[in-house]
Amino acid sequence: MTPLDERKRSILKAVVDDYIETAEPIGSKQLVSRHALAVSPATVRNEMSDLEQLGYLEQPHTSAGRVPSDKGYREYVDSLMSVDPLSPEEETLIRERLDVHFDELGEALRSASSVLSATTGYTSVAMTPRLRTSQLKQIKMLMIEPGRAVVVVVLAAGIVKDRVVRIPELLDAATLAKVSAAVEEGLSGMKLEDITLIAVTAAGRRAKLPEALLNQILYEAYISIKQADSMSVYMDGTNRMLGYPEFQEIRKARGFLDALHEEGLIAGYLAEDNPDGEDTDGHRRPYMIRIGQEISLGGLDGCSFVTTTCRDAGTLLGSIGVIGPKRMDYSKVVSHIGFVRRTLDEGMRNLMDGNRNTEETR
Amino acid sequence: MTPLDERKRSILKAVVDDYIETAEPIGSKQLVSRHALAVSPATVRNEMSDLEQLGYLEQPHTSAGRVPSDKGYREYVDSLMSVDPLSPEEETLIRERLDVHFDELGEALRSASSVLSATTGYTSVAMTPRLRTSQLKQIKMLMIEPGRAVVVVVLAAGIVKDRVVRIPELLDAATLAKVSAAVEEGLSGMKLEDITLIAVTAAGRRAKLPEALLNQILYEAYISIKQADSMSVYMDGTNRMLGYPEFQEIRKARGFLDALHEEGLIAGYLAEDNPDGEDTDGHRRPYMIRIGQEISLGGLDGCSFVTTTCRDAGTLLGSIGVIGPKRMDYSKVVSHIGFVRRTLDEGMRNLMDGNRNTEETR
DNA sequence: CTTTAGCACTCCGAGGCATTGAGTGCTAAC
DNA sequence: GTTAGCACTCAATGCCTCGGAGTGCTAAAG
Repeated sequence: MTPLDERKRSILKAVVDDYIETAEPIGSKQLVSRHALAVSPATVRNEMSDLEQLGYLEQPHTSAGRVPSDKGYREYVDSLMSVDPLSPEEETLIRERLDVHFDELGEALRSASSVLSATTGYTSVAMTPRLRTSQLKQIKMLMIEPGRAVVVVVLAAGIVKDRVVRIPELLDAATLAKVSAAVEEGLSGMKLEDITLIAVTAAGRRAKLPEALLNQILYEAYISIKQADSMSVYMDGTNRMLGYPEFQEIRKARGFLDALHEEGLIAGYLAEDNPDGEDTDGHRRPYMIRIGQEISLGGLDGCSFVTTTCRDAGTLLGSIGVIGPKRMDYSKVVSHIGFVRRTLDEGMRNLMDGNRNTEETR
Repeated sequence: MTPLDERKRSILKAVVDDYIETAEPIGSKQLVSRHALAVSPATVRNEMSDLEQLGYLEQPHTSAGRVPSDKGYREYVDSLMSVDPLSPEEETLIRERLDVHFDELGEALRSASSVLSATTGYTSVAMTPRLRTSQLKQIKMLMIEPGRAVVVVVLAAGIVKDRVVRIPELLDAATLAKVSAAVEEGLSGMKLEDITLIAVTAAGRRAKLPEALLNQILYEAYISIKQADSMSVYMDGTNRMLGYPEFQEIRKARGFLDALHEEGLIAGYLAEDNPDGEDTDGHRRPYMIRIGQEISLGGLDGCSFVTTTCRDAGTLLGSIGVIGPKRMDYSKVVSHIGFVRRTLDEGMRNLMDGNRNTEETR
């Protein structure tokens, strides 16, 4: 476990860089000429052979070039690659396409995902967080017609969800409003995770209605509140992936797309993003990178997954990520996802601040 | 343009049937043996040659079997295929998976799409209609926090849409409620297409507030109403298609998937479904089939598209469709889509009836 | 006049084979 | 420690052959 010497490091970096670009196994001769190295192919061969021994490179078959192993990529992203900041043009381009939809969390994340996918050329995902610890701010039940109502739940985080429900036919609008007000008064300010059916019932009972009528409404209110806690996943650029050589075989492509649509899989990975930006191997940075085997499941095994989270003063507001072939341009992805995250953070901070003070950051 | 004689018809049907099953060009000898025909291969060859002359079949190359042309498929769906009703088991299966979500139009259509895709094995789409002629029933503006509000729009068709908007910071909840009530009172009952910004402003002015404050709110209200008229498209089973031989080449697969995601393309086709079930060639049935060239655009040219619409007493409530290779099992698709449509219609009728009478069709 | 058997012809696709080229590991010289 | 030289490996490519499934045509049979 001695660290790699400088020359091995630079050769490994060169191999990964080239492989990222060409997707072809890299040979010693080619490497020397492309990078104008000061050593001969034979030397490079020896070094590459060492790197293979150490587990950083692999050979598809004897007498082919070398390809980075998962460990090789890991070393690359952890200590070899250079992450350049975006150019001002790129920054303004992204900002323009992003700051349209800052009024609603879901919209903001959706467009973040779309921008990320477009600018990196890979598949991108975004997810609203679970909001267990967020406070309920308002709950309104509006009559649509006899027997049906819409329940609107507003959370402190500024999230709004609605849901159409059945209610007893003989309930009129005024009564419903009274129940709605009672529930809101009783629950407003509570954390979602603390709201139980009992709490809802207790709050609603103040409206002084026959139990029979009440129960159904309160139950629906309860469900609506619980449902506001559900997360949504957005995805973009899924079929951009079909353009990359690693997905030329339809089987691979199918496996990848199926995995993406698999219920909860992506959400699971996004949710696991460590709050402290602690990486699997103990490194510490504002994003998390999973490579190949590290996302072991199903069709994603030829892929890597870069994720990060948006926060406002500690509370999680959303997760975004980019999925690409293991051979993705990590440097580009990291800089782009970082910038999108910061822009999003900023936009949301303004949004959230809007609550307390009037007109400031503008 | 003389109609095909009986033998030609049955041979054409046999060819299409076989090709649907095998995806391989059909030869004369094979056809005879598989269908135990009473004539010799040579006769079949002559007939097939005629059918090719007439444009119903084509040859990928000399000395290969025949493949149906678009015209051949057209004849097949128009007058050759037999559509068998679903078995009771299939019916109950579909019913079970369908009738969970009848409270909300979007949910119903989404699950219809999912069921259709699962049972047919092809890609399925569904779309909520444009609602220009639907009446506005309610519009409520609820304060979330200073500077932000949620607008909830309820249409007579039972559709609910919400939207988060910015409002002037110094507006308080009570005032907003007043404006909201004024707007609702002024516009309720109007058709969406008749609601103009002028109408909204006129309605809102009754709230007697300073113009400056009012204008922004009313504009947002107007936008929210207009937006309620937007349609949503649901899709399911898109990558099921990658399993079929016609999409083994990644280029085709990519083309197909890109076409599906192309903004408005599918929506356009779904919207074109003729209200009277009048088919392109004047036939009359409760569904519409487009074959190959008939959906000329982009990546869909190897595909067929079967669509139908759900209605309640004449008003359009949604469109559903199945997209598959031209070589799809039309009979199966037609029977499935028909049953789903009827089930959906029924569910919605109950939903709509819920408005007027109390508890009946159950 | 229709059907069919027979036959020559076409063409795709699979398998075999040699060739090429990029790459490797090893050894010996620098 | 580095590098030139060399023998070796292996995938990819092109070429050839061959078999099979299919066709169209012609002539005989029904």
